[in-house]
Amino acid sequence: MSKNIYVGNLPFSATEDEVRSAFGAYGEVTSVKLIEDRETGRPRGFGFVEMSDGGEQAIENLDGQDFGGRTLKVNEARPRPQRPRW
DNA sequence: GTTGAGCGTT
Repeated sequence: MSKNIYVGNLPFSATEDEVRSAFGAYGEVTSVKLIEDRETGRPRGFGFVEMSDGGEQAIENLDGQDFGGRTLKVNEARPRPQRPRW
């Protein structure tokens, strides 16, 4: 099974590697993506984690936990809107 | 400081 996870309220100082190791404690992390503003390059303070398993446990254990000085908000990601190809 | 971006495409 796999799960796509939203991670919000991240400290701007957080890095993909830190997020990966945090989630990696509960399952296999497939990919980590921290979102930043495409036009300004400014961090948006949230990201996404894909896990092949253990995703629900990671959500339970990491949601509301302190991470780098901020209280994490973790839940299953919403479906991403499809943008027109051309 | 809160729900992606990228790629000539599924």
